[in-house]
Amino acid sequence: MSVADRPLLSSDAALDETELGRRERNKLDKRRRIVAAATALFQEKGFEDTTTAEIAKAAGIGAGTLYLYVESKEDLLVSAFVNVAGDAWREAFDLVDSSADAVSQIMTLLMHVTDHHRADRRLARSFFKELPFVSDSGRAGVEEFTDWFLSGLASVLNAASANGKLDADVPKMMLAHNLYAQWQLLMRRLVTDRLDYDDMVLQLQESVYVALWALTPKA
Amino acid sequence: MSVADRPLLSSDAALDETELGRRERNKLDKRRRIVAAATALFQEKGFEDTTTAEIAKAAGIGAGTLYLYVESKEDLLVSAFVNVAGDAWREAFDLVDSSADAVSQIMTLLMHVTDHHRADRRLARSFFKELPFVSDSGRAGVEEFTDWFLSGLASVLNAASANGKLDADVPKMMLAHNLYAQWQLLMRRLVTDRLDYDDMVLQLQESVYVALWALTPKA
Amino acid sequence: MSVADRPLLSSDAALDETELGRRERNKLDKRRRIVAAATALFQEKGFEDTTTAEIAKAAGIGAGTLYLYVESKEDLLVSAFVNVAGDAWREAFDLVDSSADAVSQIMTLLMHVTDHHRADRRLARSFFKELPFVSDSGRAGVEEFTDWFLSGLASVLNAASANGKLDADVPKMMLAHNLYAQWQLLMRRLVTDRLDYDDMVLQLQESVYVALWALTPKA
Amino acid sequence: MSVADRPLLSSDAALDETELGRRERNKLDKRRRIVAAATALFQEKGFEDTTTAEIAKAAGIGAGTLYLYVESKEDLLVSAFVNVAGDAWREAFDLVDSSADAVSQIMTLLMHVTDHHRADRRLARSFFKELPFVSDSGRAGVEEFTDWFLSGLASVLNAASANGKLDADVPKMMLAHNLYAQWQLLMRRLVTDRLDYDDMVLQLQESVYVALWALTPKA
DNA sequence: CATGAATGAGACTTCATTCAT
DNA sequence: GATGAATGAAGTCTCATTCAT
Repeated sequence: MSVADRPLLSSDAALDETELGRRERNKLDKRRRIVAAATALFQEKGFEDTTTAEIAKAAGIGAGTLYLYVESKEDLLVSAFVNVAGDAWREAFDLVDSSADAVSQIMTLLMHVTDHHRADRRLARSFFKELPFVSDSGRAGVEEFTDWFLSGLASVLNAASANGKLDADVPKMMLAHNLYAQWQLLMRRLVTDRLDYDDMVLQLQESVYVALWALTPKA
Repeated sequence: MSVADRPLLSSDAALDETELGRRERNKLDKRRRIVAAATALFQEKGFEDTTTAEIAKAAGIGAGTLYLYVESKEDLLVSAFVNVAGDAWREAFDLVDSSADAVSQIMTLLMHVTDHHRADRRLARSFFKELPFVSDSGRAGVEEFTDWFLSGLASVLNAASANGKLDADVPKMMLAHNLYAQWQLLMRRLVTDRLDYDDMVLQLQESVYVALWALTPKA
Repeated sequence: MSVADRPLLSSDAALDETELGRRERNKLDKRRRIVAAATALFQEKGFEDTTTAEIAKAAGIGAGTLYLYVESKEDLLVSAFVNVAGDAWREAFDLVDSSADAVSQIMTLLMHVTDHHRADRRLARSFFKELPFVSDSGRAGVEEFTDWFLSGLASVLNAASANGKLDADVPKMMLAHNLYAQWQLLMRRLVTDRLDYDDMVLQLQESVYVALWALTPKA
Repeated sequence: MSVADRPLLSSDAALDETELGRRERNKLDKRRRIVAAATALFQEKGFEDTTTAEIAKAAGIGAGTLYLYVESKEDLLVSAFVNVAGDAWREAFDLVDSSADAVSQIMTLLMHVTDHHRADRRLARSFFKELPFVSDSGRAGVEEFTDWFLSGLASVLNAASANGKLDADVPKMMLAHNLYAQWQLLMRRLVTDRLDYDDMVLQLQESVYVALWALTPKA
């Protein structure tokens, strides 16, 4: 099973719906509708400027009904993130060319996600600002998602290692963590306009290079 | 000039006071009193739970007067940060033993700052949550400070390189950036209780090791 | 028939169950279960902080089912009151020593109920705050109960009168009403922490004394 | 100094305004305007159905400005009460004919206040429902007021006693408390429609009579 | 320089009750 | 009889910042 084929998140996707009764399906459909409505509104107006009342109306339900399906507004941001960023990362993992060198593979990955977020600056900003500090209800979702794509990143690194593109001994999960941290710091600068896109690319390039070159077997 | 002796920040310290008239000194003193009051209150009650009115009262001035010395409440957080984190980093730079291996040197640095922040969880949380997203008035201060300690970090790395503890060719500034990103990600987990202190230490240890071991010349 | 043996309330107790079919008994049992669950929760968390959903769950029924047995949440408070306060008053009536002087008899009564309520401050507070203003569905229950214990109080006064402990001509029902009013005002102060228990006792003592001494035949 | 001439409450009335500077007068005027606006709205729409925003608008100030002069919405109810009920009680004290018998004097007093409240059923209901349970900010005001009119009531009783209309030995303050409690209980029934006005009068009459007749020296 | 009164937007979530199934 | 999903109203107070004095 390739990296991108692994199920993303048990709670929001890949449910075996044939096993569910009609009630459960309806319930799930409704949650999906709500999250979809929320995501659209967050993209349009930003997280803070979107009210839960608007989301409910857009989802065609009452204001209170929303809270039968959602714990809090933050919860909706987490779900939006899991969907949006999930798509981006899954696509990114599919793009990886395992015959390329490690730096290229990682750059392909990170730049794809970067571009995805760049198309949704507003939402991306909310993600980077709010998600690290969500309260308990949403935290699990964020962590599950983070673990998922960090594992994916580690898988890419493992594959690269197997292909002789990367040192065999380096702990791949921790290396993935480091690369993610580096990328995240630059992303935060990007979405807060402290860095323009081109500089971001250059810096990310160098940052990844610095992290990997000494770990890359020389021909 | 050693790393720690370099001037910290032009705006809040190391002003050439002989050049200043009495008026400017008074103005500066008052700002310092305000920042001191704000810092104390932020530590006590957190950034969000402290009102500018309280700060003004604690500083012995009127609510409006505050804004003659300060651009915004965020501004005060930035100044508090520059003071508090500045102390931590300066001390940390002094602790570095240039005869140790690179990993140890970096760990000494980062752990000292970590411990400093750990003593002020509340304030540290505000730093990590708010500072990356401060609006224009405070942004410059944060960036200046970040540049300062990143330069310090790079200096440590350069010295290590000069001592044969670190590969000579690696771009030190970017390596410093990477290490900082790695540390920051773990710090954010620490101050949001997603990581306990002991695990943080272990993970930071491995994270730094992964970043540096391949760059460390073998005996 | 002594005061305490008189039936309490037709609606919640003393039903001639031999006349009831199984269905009615079941219905009544279920209502009792619901009221018991509600009472326990009200004691634990207070009336306002208890939701009807919690009560339903605690009673082992669905949220909607509750309303087949109960008119409203207030209704449950009334029933809880009738049970809890009913016990207190019945016990109190049993404690009365008809050979004592009138003031002592009344004090015995009122203090017993006071102590009962004191053990359940939270619930008592809800009683005194909400019950005088319940809407129609619960009102009848409250009034029936009030009439019941006022009659009991009047009976005690009548007995005292018969024993020469109290003036024969005073309208006993109205005197009961007055004593109740006096006690209630002090109780409201007690449960809102405007009066501590010891002061309450002293004031009630004097209040009752003032109401009765001129009506007490001198030896 | 007669009962009715004593200053009502230091905080809301009878301030020696010649001693106040313009700023203080303005501040006080504004509070008065706010309380007046609130009182009018409470009378019109009831306490609960009046929003603080409406009050602010009616007073010609911003929503937040309200809270520079008032601690809470409850606070406004307390002030409205002190004004409205204060007027009623002061007038009532003036109506007392000290040559009448004690029962008549008390009835004159209580009926005057009763009638006053009856003209403002809605507001009176809020008074009786909310005031006994106001939180700390308003509590002091209510207690100060209660003490004031209880003292007035006691003064009336003392005067009656001096005029030979009432037993000399009975503790007047406690008797006042008892009479107030009796009246209050009936008032609560009146404003909750459990008692119509005529019955209220009759019951109050008997209630007062029961409380006083044995204390009234026989000719 | 200093003041402090004035502003006003802002929005989440809860929960008793109903009624279609 | 039993269920539980759906409803939707409701509304206080805070506080950073400004600006007339």
